[in-house]
Amino acid sequence: MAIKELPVLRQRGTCCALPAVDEDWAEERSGLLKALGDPTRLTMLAALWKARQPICICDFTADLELSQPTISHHMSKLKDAGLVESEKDGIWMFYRLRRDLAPGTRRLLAQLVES
Amino acid sequence: MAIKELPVLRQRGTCCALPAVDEDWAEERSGLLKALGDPTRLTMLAALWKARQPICICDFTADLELSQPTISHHMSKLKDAGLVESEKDGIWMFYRLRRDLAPGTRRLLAQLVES
DNA sequence: ACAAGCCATCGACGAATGTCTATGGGTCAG
DNA sequence: CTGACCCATAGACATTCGTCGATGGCTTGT
Repeated sequence: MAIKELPVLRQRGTCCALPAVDEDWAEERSGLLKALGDPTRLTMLAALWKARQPICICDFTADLELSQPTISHHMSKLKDAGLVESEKDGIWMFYRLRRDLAPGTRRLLAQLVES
Repeated sequence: MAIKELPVLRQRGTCCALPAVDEDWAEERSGLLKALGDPTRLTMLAALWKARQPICICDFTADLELSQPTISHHMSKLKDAGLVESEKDGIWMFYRLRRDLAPGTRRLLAQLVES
């Protein structure tokens, strides 16, 4: 009892060759991009990039028109994403770009800020 | 009735000089990054980047473990972000990287995919 | 010691996001 | 014409996100 073959055409996933994309790479990279996918956070990171030195978070609170907890919250996300590091000085909290950023990440940020 | 001056120190926004960041730039760029801030969309975009030719969306539906409407939804977001363009061929819908991407955006994607 | 300022955390709340099922319009082989 | 397949849209739903006000711990000038 020969079974009739299904038609080869018009089946799912038979059109093109799909280039392989590493799953872990996508997971990790999309996390970084998500951290930067907010105007406030992107502004903060760009400022830190340009400053090339630690910046007091109180300046962001003064400049950006958002409440202090919101600024703190956004900065926490940048920290969780591994982009910035912090240091306390008296009553002030200073943030700066992480000095041990992976070279690929650093190049990505350079390209981003100058785009 | 002379009013006592407030102390100058310990006020908001008096610590550092905050580098200026263009507001429109942040708004536009963060939109792009948000579009790429999802593992599925980043995978799709990386595949399109590597393929250097149109890919049928049915291939994504077959490869990624998500429903067909979800894949379609993600691709729409990439299109709304101005990253991809589409072309219909018979019953298939082909997507490709936009050919008129801004050079800065193209360099950013190159740096991203190779990071 | 006290008051004032900086900051992170908590709890709350509306908006946005990612996912699914259901549906319907297009296209083509038989 | 009919059935099968591709695809986008609509509606629903749980989760995440961005924002705020309230609170409390530090630090410091007086």
